[in-house]
Amino acid sequence: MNDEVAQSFDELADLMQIAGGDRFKIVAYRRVGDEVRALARDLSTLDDEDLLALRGVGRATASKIREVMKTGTMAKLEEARAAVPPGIREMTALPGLGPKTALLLHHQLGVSNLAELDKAIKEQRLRAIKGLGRKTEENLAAALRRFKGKQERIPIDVALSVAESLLEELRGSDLVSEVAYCGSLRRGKETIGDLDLLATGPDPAAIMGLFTGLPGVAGVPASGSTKSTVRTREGLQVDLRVVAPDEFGSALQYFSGSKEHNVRIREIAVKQGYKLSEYGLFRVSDNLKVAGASEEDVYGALGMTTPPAPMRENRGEVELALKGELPELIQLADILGDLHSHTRYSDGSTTVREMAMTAMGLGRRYLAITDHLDAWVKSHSPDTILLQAGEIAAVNEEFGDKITVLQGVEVDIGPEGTLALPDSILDSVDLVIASIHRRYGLDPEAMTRRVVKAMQHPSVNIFGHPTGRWLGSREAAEFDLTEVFAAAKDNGVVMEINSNPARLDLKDDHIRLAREFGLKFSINTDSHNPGHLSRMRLGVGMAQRGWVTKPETINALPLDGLRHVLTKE
DNA sequence: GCCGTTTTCGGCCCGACTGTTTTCAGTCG
Repeated sequence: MNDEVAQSFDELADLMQIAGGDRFKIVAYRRVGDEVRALARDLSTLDDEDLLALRGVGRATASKIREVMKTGTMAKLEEARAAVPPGIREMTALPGLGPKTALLLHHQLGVSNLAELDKAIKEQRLRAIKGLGRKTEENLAAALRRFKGKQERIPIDVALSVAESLLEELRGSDLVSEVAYCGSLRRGKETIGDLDLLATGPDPAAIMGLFTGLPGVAGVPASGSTKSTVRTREGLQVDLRVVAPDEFGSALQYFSGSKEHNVRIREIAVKQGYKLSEYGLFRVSDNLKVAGASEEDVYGALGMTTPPAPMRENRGEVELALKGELPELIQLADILGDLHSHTRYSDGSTTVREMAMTAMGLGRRYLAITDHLDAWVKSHSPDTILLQAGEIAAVNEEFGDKITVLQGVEVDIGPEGTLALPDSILDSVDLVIASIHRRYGLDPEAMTRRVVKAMQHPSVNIFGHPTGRWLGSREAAEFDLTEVFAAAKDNGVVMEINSNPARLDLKDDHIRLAREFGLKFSINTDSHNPGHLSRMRLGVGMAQRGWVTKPETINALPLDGLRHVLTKE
């Protein structure tokens, strides 16, 4: 429902922009779309008062939201649709082609969708239009070719590795004194569109030359004296900006926050008599620069504490920063153990001992082995659990002073909400993760009943990868999150934040809703081989996006404290 | 269309790059 409403407002804004509507109304509608999309609760659970409390939602918008929920559309949107030929909007999805040009093409050439645009380009009809030219035609042709290929966002782990190797190459040069990645990657989003890099050094032009000439660069769509865009061989777009050293902080601020966060911060600056840009914070009265070298200086001069990058989405962090009440987010260094991993006993690749040694090397003080010991992965004899217990005991004997291996299971939640292992086994292990692995497609009510029932089982400690989403291939399962979170609270069940880059589940908005219910979290890697154990930082990043603190994280507890939580007393 | 420690009316963020122009509009982030 929320998505449907958000999309209606997005479309309304797009269509009004094409038709040349009031630009402030357009901005207002876009904000509503963003706000609704970020909402963790379903709109249908909100009364009028809740609705009006949403930022950017007034009387007129509230009634439009109700209209969409009731009828699936709104009169204003239908009006806009009638005014703009279908297909024009899809044209503006093409990078480099905005509403003005789309409309121009429509009026001049009768082009009203991407297919017709393609034809017009091939016939070289664009270059004849006043205001366009040969180059524009070529650029749009290239954009169209790329558009037909892939336009997917890159998973965060892939983007991180590309970014880190680029940073390494740039750092290796004398030309570069400082370089960092920012943008959605720094904010820890699960997928990244473009990579944003920021550098400083004595000779900006030379840095640009270095950057556009890096071996992994396949093309250079734009290159100026302080800003360049390249396309890597993998098809990833990378932007690099170069600023002076005393601008690095304001530039980092500028390129790290989401657009919404930055607009908010700049509005606050204006109200206080300042102007904020990537070059610094300036007092309007005399153009005096008051901050710029560090992010803390910039936020500090505005009377704010500095929100950690993953919080900078304009989801309420600005208000907290103004009051100096930002939460202290969980950090990777706070994590003492990992509570979800697999070995050869099920679908993992290696032994308990090897997993323990790698975890130890990463500084973990405990590791739970949570194999699927039910029949759906492999068939097991009843004493498999004892065999594994023996192996774990031996590893603990060997490494016990450095790391403690716990024995757990990841048990499948059947369609009816029953667990796929007998109570005798569930009782005998240190911890139980209950997860759904099949039959995601039940209707929401059945799904909710299924999950609630599983959480009522007294042995269940953690709800594993709760929504079951698989980025790029499977949507989150539909169930009533508020009901499930309430049941988790009643039954002492902890929510997993799964670090697998294809899952990152729970996700940020759901985490924030879970926190409202007072739930605790376990940030786990769900490792199937030793290499997976270092994914923890991805899960921590998602936790930070959900504003999770250390006291809310059970695997930041020392072993004693953790054991106490696992006994559910 | 929303919103208020300068406002209930009059504002609403900022700058780089490109292409096509002779000073700027369009697009993007």
